[in-house]
Amino acid sequence: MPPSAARADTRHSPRKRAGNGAAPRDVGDDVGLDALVGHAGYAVRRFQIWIFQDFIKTLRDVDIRPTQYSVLTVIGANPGLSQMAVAKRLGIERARLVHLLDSLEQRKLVKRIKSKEDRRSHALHLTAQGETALEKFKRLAAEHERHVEAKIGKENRAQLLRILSGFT
Amino acid sequence: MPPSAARADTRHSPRKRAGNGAAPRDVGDDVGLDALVGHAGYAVRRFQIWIFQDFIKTLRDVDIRPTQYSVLTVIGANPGLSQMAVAKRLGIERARLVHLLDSLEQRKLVKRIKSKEDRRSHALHLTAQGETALEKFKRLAAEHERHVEAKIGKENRAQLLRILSGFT
DNA sequence: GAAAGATTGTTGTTGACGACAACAATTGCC
DNA sequence: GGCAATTGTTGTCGTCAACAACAATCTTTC
Repeated sequence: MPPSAARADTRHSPRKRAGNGAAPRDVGDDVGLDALVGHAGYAVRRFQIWIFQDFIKTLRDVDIRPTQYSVLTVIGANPGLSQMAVAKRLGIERARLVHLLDSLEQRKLVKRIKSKEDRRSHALHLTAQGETALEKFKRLAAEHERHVEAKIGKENRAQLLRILSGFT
Repeated sequence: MPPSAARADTRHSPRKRAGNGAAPRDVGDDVGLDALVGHAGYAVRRFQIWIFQDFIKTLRDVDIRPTQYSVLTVIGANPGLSQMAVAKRLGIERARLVHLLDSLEQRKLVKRIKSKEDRRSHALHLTAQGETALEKFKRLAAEHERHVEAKIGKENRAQLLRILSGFT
């Protein structure tokens, strides 16, 4: 990752060394991003890649990825939710949630209980093992969050959460 | 997307209606996120999904996705770059860039020129058609950026760019 | 109460994407 | 001159979003 490479380059005309066209220039890191700086999407994408990689690395021992963590957290806080409700709340495809739950159920962290009221749906619950495991996951996730603070600054992280609070 | 659903829920104990376990609760949208609020990664992920969807929608007529736009922009601003240099600068796999360039070259937007100096590498350039097309792409991308401003606020967007400037 | 329509979980496909591994051609190093 | 490294390419694997189709089950409507 290029944490602090050359930025602030908004020229529209090609740069030095444009010449004819048979000379590949890549020595050094003075490659301008042009219009890319100033695009929120680009910065957010790069940041998201970094943040996910750190999350995965920090929770490597317990083998939990961000999406799995979000599913477990929501079920833990709202026992009895249906799959559709979880999918809608987290903004993931219900088709994808099926596989996620298959995996989590195999690992004895979650159980699907057939509902008596609506026999189409399943009521989702954490197992006892899942409860204690989630506690550990949360501690590790908090550690990851401290990495984020160290990376962008405590105050900036708080500000970022405030700005994006409408998307959660 | 749940733009302004119930937030600020940091309880650790299960919520109302926990009961035994055969009742699926998903009526209404009072599903708490628990520890998920307070995780920058979750908010950033949701925001990134929104922002990419808007970008794709805004540039639908010209059929350009964010990654393609970033590649074209960097080549346009740095003619003659090698594939390796572009990949490194944008943080994408060089293997993936191959397919991206295949597509862009088929559409006559980019051309690979065999380098005389280093016969392993290609010097990347925009075609004349690619230059004019990129102009249009940039106008549409600017329109997308205004959507972002409308969504999170002009000042917040600027602040966000400032916070994440280290990742570009 | 029965038919028509909607919802839930499931399976499958498609395509974008990141991560790796292997390979031939070429370059740089010693 | 020979060996390691680099560049572009091809391929595989797993994650992920977006759809489409389906059976079982509600819900609505007549």
